[in-house]
Amino acid sequence: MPSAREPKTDPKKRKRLSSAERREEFIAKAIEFFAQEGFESSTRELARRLGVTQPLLYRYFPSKEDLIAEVYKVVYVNRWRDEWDAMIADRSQPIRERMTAFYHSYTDVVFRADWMRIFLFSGLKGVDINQRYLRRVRERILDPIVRECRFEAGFPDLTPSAAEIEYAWVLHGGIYYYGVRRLIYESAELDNKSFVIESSLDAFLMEIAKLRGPG
Amino acid sequence: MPSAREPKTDPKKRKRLSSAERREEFIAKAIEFFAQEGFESSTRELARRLGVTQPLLYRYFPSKEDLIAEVYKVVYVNRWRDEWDAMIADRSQPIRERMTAFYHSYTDVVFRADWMRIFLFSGLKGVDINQRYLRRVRERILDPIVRECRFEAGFPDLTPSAAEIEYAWVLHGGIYYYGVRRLIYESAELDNKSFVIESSLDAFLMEIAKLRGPG
DNA sequence: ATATCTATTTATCACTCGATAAAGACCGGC
DNA sequence: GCCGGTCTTTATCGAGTGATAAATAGATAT
Repeated sequence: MPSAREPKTDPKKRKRLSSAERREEFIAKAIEFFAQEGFESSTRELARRLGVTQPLLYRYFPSKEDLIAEVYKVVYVNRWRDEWDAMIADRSQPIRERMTAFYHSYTDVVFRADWMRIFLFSGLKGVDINQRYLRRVRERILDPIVRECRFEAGFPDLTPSAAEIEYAWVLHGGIYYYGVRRLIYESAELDNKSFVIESSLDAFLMEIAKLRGPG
Repeated sequence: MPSAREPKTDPKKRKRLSSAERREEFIAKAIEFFAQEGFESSTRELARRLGVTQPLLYRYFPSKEDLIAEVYKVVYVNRWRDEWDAMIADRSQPIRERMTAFYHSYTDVVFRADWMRIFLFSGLKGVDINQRYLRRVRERILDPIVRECRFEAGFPDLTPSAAEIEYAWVLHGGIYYYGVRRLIYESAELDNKSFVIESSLDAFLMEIAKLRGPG
């Protein structure tokens, strides 16, 4: 079927590509499926939605567990954008602008039903991938943000304090929870991501400035 | 067994109580069990942990679904504290004090692994109980809080705006997400609930004051 | 002590699950 | 045309699922 659709190329490559594409098709559908139904749902139902029989899945993945591992990998690893580092570190812009731009980009990625539901499902299953992900958020987002705030405030020591990191987590959590309310519980008051980002940022920057002011 | 432990009472009452107690024992263990393992886990494993056989569960609950409904009821309905209304409404105290006290009490209830995990599990299963719960939070917590803030600021009209409610959600979400990080992902930096509550409140009150200031 | 009623267990059904093996279908090269 | 290899399906296994009916144990009342 795919060879009929596609223009002719090197036979070997075409075949391999077709196989790889089918595999990717399976993974893509698995993401959608498991995000909707949870990881305890059956491979038979997934196969049904793919329009293939269930044993075919085992031609591409040794076990259901391996398929799920692929799902994690694509959602968590492949959707992470390396340019976020640069966005936060770009000192030609004030930190507020950088954070605004970053959180718009970040929420474009994570404010998606499949991302959020898979994150929640895997977190409840106790998969270590969640803790690894949060560590990554801490190290590559929150930590740099606090350091840039310190830099902009003229501090010689950029090392974040535990309190500053906790402020950053409250900021991050407030924004994230807005996504949860919208995409999981469908109960957000405002359909306005920008408003939430801007006001959360306001609050964070005020808090973190106050931390320095009186002390 | 229970009759041996207990002092003698009216036989009929004792018997009924014993039966009711066993039922409650089942529900209590079911909360713990489903919170840990998810609602897709088997009734056989639950029975094993209770030290009884699996068909006995069906003497007390017509189906697994009914047992789960009982779990929801106990966790969501029975743990809600009616005194929260009065805590928020008590105008003999400044709103900041009231909110601090309320959020300490509220997090005492919801910052528990069983509560959080069952909330997340049921939310992912699309059970309407989550949306009902969030509506209740909105109506009996956030709405009153914003109204009290308006009252304290001397506003004649206490009706909350959508923006104010969204601020309140960000506050609530930031605090809640701290609980999630601690109890679900076990990755909170500070083991200090008070700090998170106080600083989140600071941020919220500053934001909501700013909303009135320039406008 | 025995009959009665309830709590509990044993045995089992029909179904679904993940996974495997074997048979069939399809496509390229010759 | 046929042949060899890959993709896909059919058939099936063993284990586990929610649920039910019948058998048993254990207490209560007389």
